[in-house]
Amino acid sequence: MKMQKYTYDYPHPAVATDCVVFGFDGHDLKILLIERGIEPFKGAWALPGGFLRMDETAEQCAIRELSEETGLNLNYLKQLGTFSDVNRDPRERVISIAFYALARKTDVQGGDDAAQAKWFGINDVPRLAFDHDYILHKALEKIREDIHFEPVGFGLLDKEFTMSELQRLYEAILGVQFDRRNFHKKMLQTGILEEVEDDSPTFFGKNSEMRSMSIDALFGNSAPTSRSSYSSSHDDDCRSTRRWGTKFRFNKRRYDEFKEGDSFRQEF
Amino acid sequence: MKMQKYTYDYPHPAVATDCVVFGFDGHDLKILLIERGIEPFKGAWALPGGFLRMDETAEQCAIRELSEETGLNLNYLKQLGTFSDVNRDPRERVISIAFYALARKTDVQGGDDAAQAKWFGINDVPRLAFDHDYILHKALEKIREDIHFEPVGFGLLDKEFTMSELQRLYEAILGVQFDRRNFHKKMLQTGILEEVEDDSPTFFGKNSEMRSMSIDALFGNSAPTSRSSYSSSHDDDCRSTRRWGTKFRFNKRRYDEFKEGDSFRQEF
DNA sequence: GCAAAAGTGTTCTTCGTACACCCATGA
DNA sequence: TCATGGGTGTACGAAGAACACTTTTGC
Repeated sequence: MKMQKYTYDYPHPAVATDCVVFGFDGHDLKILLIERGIEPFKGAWALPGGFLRMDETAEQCAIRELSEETGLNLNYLKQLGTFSDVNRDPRERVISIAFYALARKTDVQGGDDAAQAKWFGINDVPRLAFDHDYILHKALEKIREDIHFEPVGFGLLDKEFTMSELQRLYEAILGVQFDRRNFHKKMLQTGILEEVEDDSPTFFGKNSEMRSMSIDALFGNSAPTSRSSYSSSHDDDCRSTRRWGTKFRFNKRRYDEFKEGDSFRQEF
Repeated sequence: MKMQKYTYDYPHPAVATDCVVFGFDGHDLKILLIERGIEPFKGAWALPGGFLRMDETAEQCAIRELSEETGLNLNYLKQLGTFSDVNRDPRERVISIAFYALARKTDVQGGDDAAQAKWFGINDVPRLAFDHDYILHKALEKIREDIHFEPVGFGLLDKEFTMSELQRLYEAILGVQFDRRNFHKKMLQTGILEEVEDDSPTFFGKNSEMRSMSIDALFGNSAPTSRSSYSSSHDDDCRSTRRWGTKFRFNKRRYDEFKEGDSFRQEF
């Protein structure tokens, strides 16, 4: 079967996809890399990706390769650009359609069994194979732009999250610090967040399955950060009376209203 | 030579580029289309574009095809996305890397000799071949976003332009109306415009070669607009004493300072 | 002279930003 | 009890939006 050849009247480049998978461990923005097992760049780290099949779109290809190489099943992919330098692959002419994707901790939990896949803090990324350094650079640029106008952040957090988690995420992505009160105010007045009412004592287990699991240590290779003492408390204590740790969730309906509405460019 | 064949172990899709060329006639946003001379979609209008050669990047390919098919030599191209639906081309699997480009009237003047190339008002675009309707739709979406943060508009006007021309361009692209005074003020306070001093009587011909040529009728197929009585005065009158029709130009240095500066997302 | 476009400033409102205190929790 | 993080409101300044009249030109 492998002996079959494919012949064309004109030369065709090979077409591949690559995917920059972002994650967030509560402190740092992470990306997922795989270690190459074959030449070229054997042993080097690279973005997950692979060659396009004839019966799938680029996005389907990226999703499939991601699943095969890292065990991650994601569906929020965003195209980021196509890279077509003539010599970007030493084997043959390969153009690569690049995406970025957002992984929740719960996604990671599901299938981080790919032995050669590893999370790296965004500041601890090694030299990558091919032009993947450049692709990563572009992905960072793009997510930093997108986050102002699209609900990028919510793809990286659990369905319910605290305002502080959201703020830390924004700070990690943008590399800046925000004033807590102003951040809180601005996020609320966009209207795309809704508060999760936690004080309703109706059913004892109402929101229990939605409560975020402990924040740290789900990303296996969390780079040593300055503050490693972040709350590793179990969640099964003190549920009923606290209005501490208010949780929010993304209100997709409201967001869609914004997007369709007159106000093009609603900013987050 | 044509008999030579190219053979691969795995199937390769064909790779093409397509280009959405925007123009502006003073009233309406235009795009440049070509009439297909061969099947498939023979006789239909389509975006200029063609197949990628093995020794050129996607951008180089788009520039080359544009020149070959329309006579236009442009260099501001912006990648807009790659379209990879499995059946987007009935001949074989073709993925297309799409760009948009900005044409000045002076660019058009240079080489609009391609018989089958024609400008269409953005509201008078016919049904296009392949998935080019969709690509055009995406290009419009993108330029409408980009114009707020990048000097898109200045690629569509002559080097020197009046504030009203700039405003009409923004209104044509965004499909909204602005208050003249607020638009003027906002544009100036971004700092990316510099006023062209027209009142200096030092050299009689100082700016004469830079004066924009008459505004209308350079785009051959200007759709009939509501107000067809737009100033078609020749420019060679009343030069010396008027402070009417103040011209501005884009200040690239200032713009670059913005981009590098702290203020990510400077808005226009 | 009349219609249409260009030029210009002020007011009000909205949004962004800077800033300080109290409470709850866990060590 | 102490250190840390979470929650909240106000005051000032900048930017955006609304708004009218005068001058010039072409007809």
